[in-house]
Amino acid sequence: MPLVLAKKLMSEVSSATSRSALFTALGNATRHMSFDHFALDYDDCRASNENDAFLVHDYPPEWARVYQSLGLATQDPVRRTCESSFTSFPWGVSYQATGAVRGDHKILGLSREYGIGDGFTVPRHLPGGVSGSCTFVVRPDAALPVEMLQVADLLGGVALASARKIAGLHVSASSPGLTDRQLECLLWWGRGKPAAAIAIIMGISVETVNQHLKMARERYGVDASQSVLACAIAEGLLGPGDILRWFRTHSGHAVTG
Amino acid sequence: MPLVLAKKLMSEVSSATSRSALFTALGNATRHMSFDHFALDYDDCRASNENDAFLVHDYPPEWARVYQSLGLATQDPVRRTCESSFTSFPWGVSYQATGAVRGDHKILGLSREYGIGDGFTVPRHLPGGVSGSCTFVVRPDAALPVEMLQVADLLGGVALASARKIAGLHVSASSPGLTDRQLECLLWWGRGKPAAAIAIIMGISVETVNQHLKMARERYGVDASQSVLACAIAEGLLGPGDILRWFRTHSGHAVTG
DNA sequence: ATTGCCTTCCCCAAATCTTGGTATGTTTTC
DNA sequence: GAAAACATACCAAGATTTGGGGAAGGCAAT
Repeated sequence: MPLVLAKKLMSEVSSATSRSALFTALGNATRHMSFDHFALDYDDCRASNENDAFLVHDYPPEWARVYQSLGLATQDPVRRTCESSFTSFPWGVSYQATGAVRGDHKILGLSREYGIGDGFTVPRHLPGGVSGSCTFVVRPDAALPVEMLQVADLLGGVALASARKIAGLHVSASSPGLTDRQLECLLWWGRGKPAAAIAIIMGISVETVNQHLKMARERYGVDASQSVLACAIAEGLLGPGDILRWFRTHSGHAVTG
Repeated sequence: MPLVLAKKLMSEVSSATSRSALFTALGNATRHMSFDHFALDYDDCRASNENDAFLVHDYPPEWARVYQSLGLATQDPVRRTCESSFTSFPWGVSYQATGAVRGDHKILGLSREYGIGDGFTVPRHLPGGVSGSCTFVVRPDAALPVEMLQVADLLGGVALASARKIAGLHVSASSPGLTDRQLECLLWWGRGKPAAAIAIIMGISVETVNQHLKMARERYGVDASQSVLACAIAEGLLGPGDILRWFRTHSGHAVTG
């Protein structure tokens, strides 16, 4: 494929501003790259409306139906590899990488019956529960177009960025957020410190600590601090490592991660 | 750049099995792509040893020192963009995308004094606190090699995968994990349900719920359930969305995310 | 068949959090 | 300059969690 064509396809995909436009652009790119089908899936747990997750694909309808109705997503080896891979990967490697599990071959065999052969998947994640993947597949009797995989990688990336933009158009950018002190209290609380200890650490009174936690709860409209903690992690206000690492360095206990 | 050279550089980077080999390969690639410096940073909060985070770069030593000693990482606009971008980006766009914040121009100006001009960053994340970035920069008087950016994108991706592999060689793959029931209790508890309510939901007695939570605490060696919750999220046992989404659908409250 | 693990149930005392208020001084913002 | 938001501090009753025990049945693996 000439380089100019690859660039044209990428700009086409990245300039899509609606699901249908993205569908068209991706379908076009898929054919140009000698793939037979594509599937793009985007999921943002932070988004607060019906656009939080979406899926555009041109898989055979029967396969999509079977996949969903059997709940195959939970045992899909490709999906599992997505969870732990920085880079795009041809499906073949996912069986070696994550170790084939019972049931994997069943999915593989089943998909072939529905016209899904080998595939190439581009996974992407963001901190706090945003994730997506863009997959290109060939028919059961065809081989992956090896010379196209790098283009597919780039294209999958921009397609996912595009999807995020499209979904994001409807997402309120405003996060309630927490004040510095609230977050600080929450962090220590998440580390298992009772309010009394937090008060000493932060050099303020116990009541103030409780007040900060109280305000944090009200901010999120929940009535348990543990929920605030989960929300704060989901929104990236706290990194999981802020808590996990602290245990490693400040406790004799295991917390074997 | 000829395509073969690009592939050769990528395979060189991806076959690195030590930090020093990665350093060499990346430096080599950087020069071939007409960049002047590179920096790769990898961070896995779940890893339990000294290899959980690493940084290889060939920035001017003075800049690295200034950056670290002033704690610029927390206010770096590039780093902020990394948190919210699926794709690689030239630094120029990060100021528009995230909105310039006071202090951004200060960092920008300061970096130029130390020989850091414009840059191009490839961000990558995985669920549960694993993240990395690979950056290529040019001197202050040079422009980004636009025709190289796609190669840089691919190369950054494989470099990060390589870094993960190198760090991962020393990471224990074993996670303590929680049993199904423990996880189920923890999930409802994270959603703010008191043990009494969880008992009704799960159809078991309150004592059993408390027992499950107790065992979960012991498993992680911590004495607060909120810490277990944080650990479980960090390890991907629970998705942030499991909690966040539940509030949206099952409470009249806001939880405006 | 024994061992280990998971699940289930029970009790109790102490520590802790949650909810409902009120209040003052500072900083930011309009 | 006034309003809003923030950080700080206090109190008290009631709900909840936590830590310390003990115990039984099912299930898988050695």
